[in-house]
Amino acid sequence: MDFTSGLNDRQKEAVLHTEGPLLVLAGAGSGKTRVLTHRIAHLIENKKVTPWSILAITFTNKAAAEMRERVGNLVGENTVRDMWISTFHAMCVRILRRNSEKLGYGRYFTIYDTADQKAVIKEVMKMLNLNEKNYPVSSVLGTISSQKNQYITAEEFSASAGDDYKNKMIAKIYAHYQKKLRENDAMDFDDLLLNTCILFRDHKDVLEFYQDKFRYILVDEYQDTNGVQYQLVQLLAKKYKNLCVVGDDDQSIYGWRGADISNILDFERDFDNAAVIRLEQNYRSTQNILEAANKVVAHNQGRKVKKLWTENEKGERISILQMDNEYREADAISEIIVNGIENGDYDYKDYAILYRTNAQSRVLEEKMMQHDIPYRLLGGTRFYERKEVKDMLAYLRTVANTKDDISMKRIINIPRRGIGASSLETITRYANVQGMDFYEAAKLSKEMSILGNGPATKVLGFVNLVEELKEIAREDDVKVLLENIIEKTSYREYLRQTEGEDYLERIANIEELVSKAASYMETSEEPSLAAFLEDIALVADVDNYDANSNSIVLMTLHSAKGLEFPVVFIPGVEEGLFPSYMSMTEGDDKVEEERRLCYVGITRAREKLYMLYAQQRTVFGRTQGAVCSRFIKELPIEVTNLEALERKRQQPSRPTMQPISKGTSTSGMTRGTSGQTRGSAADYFAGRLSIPAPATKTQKDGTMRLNTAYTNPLSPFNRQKIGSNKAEAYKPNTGLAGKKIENLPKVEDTYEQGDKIKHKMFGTGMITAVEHTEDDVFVTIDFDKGMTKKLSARFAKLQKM
DNA sequence: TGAATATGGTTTTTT
DNA sequence: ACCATATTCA
Repeated sequence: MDFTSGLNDRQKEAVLHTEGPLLVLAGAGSGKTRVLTHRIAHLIENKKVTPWSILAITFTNKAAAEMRERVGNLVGENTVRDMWISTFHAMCVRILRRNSEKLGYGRYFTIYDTADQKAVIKEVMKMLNLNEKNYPVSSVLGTISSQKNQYITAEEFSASAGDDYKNKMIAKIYAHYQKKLRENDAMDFDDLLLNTCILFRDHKDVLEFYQDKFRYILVDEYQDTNGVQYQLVQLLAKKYKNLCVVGDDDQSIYGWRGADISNILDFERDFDNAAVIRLEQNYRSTQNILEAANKVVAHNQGRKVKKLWTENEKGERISILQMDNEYREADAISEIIVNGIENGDYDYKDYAILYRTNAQSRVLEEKMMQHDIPYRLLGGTRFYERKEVKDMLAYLRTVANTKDDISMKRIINIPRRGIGASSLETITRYANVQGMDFYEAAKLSKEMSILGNGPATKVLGFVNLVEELKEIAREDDVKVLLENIIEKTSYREYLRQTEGEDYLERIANIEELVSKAASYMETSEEPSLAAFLEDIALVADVDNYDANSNSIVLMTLHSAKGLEFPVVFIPGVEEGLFPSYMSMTEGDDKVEEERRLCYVGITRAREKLYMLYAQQRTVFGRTQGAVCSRFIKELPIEVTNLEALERKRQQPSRPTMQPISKGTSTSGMTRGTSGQTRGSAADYFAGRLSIPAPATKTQKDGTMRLNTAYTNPLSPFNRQKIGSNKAEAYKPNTGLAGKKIENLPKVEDTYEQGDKIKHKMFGTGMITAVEHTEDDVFVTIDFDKGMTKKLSARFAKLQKM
């Protein structure tokens, strides 16, 4: 059978080149999934490769499911069933479940998520008497994780730390952390990969088994593999070298998670006879969109130079919209969507809003609701991270594995059973001294008089509950077990008492968990409690994205990788937000990763792309000025809506210009008068690195007007701001104007020139100018520390002295 | 032990 | 602004 019809020459080559190492450099939208699926079909049908000797690794479970379906369509469902198509993590769990005892773990080891990891770190730090101020849990965890991702053990890390005291201590925490996980019969995400590597290293027979099994290996999104994943691939492919990796260095966006872009850049070095095929024809986007993406990413150094091209039409221009604040930004998006629907141009499901941070979703969500736009939100507080769901899962994990004391300690006093912190500590100490599990010690709390009579009785009550539940788990399925947990603990009642008005929503959440358990029982081939917990631990939000439901979708740019939409909005394209402040202070390579993220975002769009930025944004509850991102300035003006605007500006009748106070085309965060170009995180969050925002247009009735974009960030004049706004990049129609912005603080004090004031961050100063607008006062202050600032009295929380 | 209050960190992205 | 933790008080 011919699986190459309808493919271009390069694609055909990639499908047919089955033996030996192959690197496919697949640009965005170049049809790589098609190549991968057809290649697998070709292997099976024409090369007579048995399905069980094929391993295909994808980045998400959803991508795996999709690939499975598409291959199934080509070769039949029965055939595809024997293939391993999964994520690295799922693959490793599958291998470890059969071999974990060789490593000293139980068969039903628990998988710890980030919250569990933090709980372990905290316990360890408490034991070592380290304080969280000097060793913030999340950064300790980050360091440990990054070591693990590079295949560096605690001892090695300690050795490499040299005189670095802090790293020495972190290495110590790392060692204890691993010990603790082992005692709890638990692995974190990194361990799943790491332990599989160790298994292969120490048990050659196991490695050989899998090497022989997987004669043909395919790895998608190779640019996002980390050190350990790289090791795994090398080990598995070493024997037969039939390895096909597919990736795009321009789409490497997981460096912060340990992904190493050099894995793809060095592939040819790793395999000296590697074939390289480039897929550069894009079938997804318009010329304009592609041109924008190409130009932006061309600002990066150290990439394999390539240029995507397309036969698609030029398409519409990219719209750059400047709005007053995040509310206006969300309004503009809503309005464009509503118009598109009313005109019959698009369906809801054609729209996606892709943002840099989850925190941006709240306002967007609010506005979608307000405008009656059906939406789905991916990410944010995930379902499985909700407190009530985590409680239920902790019960399940406790039942599955009583060594998991992190889970047990979470629920031992939920609902309240009168078991307090001191009782827990006493039991823990006893357990440590005796070298037994927490649970074993708890069982003995009465007979060994570990606790007083009262507390011991309560602890035994909990032990009995766990034993009862274990009995149920032996005889019944997960759903029944879960229902029993809810009943026996009166968990609904507990929620009603402890939660506020939204307790019904929380009850609904645990009920959803029950129905997830029910559907798991129906669909799973070999259902078990451990497998259910494993499923839950490894799903990503994007796995639940359903492209068929007719609603717009909101998600982070990271989650959007691999997806495409007719219309894409990217809000918040501002310095400090995108690129993120963190990346800006950490160096050029970090900013390059942000730029790649921008490239990913742009290339998600098929027909229409909107990039928005606001002049004011509330960060950490503090409103501050924002400036247009460098990424917008890197766009070629001729593919955007701003070209017309620019022509208009250059006509002689243009309004007078005033220099805006600060900001340069690259950083926009010059610091006061101190002359520093880079500030600290504290500076940033204190608003010290921001540009005082212009007053929002406010009308007589105290409401705010929806301002339109009127400056052209791509203009050579872009360091200056026009005094009045005539040009129109985006013209709102009625309906939204006059809408009151909620939650704005009031100005209670009156300010006059010469007043002495105090600002929380800047210290004391004197007012040199006062400007009144309809519902706010802008005061210019000479601070005693030497800087001059223009601040909104409404937001600045000034104190008169 | 638990409720009420104060404090402080958080927001970059996720398997 | 929000949430989680720490501290204080009953």
